[in-house]
Amino acid sequence: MVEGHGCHRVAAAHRKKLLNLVFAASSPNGRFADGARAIDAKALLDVQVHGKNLFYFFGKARSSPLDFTDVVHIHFGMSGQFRVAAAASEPATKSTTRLRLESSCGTWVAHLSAMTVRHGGEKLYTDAIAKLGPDPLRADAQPELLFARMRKSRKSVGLALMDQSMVAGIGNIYRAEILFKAGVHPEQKCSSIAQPKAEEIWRHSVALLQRGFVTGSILTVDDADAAAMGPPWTRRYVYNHSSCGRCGSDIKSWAMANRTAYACEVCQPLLQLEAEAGAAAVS
DNA sequence: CGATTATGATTAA
DNA sequence: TAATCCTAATCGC
Repeated sequence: MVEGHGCHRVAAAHRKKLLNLVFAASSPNGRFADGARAIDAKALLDVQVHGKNLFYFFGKARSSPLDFTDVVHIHFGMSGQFRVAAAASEPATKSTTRLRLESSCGTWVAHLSAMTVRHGGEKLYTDAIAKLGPDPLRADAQPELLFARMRKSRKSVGLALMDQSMVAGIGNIYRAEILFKAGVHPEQKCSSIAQPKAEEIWRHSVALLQRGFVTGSILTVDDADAAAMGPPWTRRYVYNHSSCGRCGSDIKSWAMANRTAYACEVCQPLLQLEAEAGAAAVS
């Protein structure tokens, strides 16, 4: 659920079932009481996703999505949930259930547990998305923004892909697999990555996240490779592996800013810039 | 069955 | 750096 593809799946499911319905809203555990009161008896007019952030727009029933009056910003964190059930088979709320929605038609109930649940107006939305980089799963994504930020950054590309202000929606598994597919070492400095390689990283991001969106799980191995690999290592190339799914070499794993990074240093050699190599030789 | 870990990120110290 | 908030799978006992 946690990386961007899972958030887009939740949004797609909720759009299909819940859009334009009016809800009774409450906060079973009391931790979203004000927000629930604000959206009570309003209609869900739109759902937008940017990376791992969900935005639910509420307003007057039968009004345009642009005429929303309330926004609920949700970030699941590691293990949040926003589940819809038929009202007849509603599960019990939990101590973590911050929001309960019940459709006025009596058909659906939804329970939300999440790391972040905030209520506000349009500014909540615009401020939040202003801090996020392009989302490979959004049709309006502008990868040029990522490329420009990479050129300017002194960070490694492994840290950059996890930085939601550079690119939104990639998490630790996709970081490992995208960089593997691009043949780029996570410790490679952004500034040492040529434009065509940056574009390749973006293309892999789009393709892999789309595949995750369609299938509902993070599958990154090409069919041809999967046949050669054989079970059980047919889902990913390097993430949580001890040997490379393509060449069999040992996988190196280490911590990058408190998250475990993975790389096959045969398939993803760490390249030194000529300038750096020269400086190293001199010193 | 409790402890640990994980696909996350902000806030406080 | 540590604490915190979400859930579920896994592991050691």
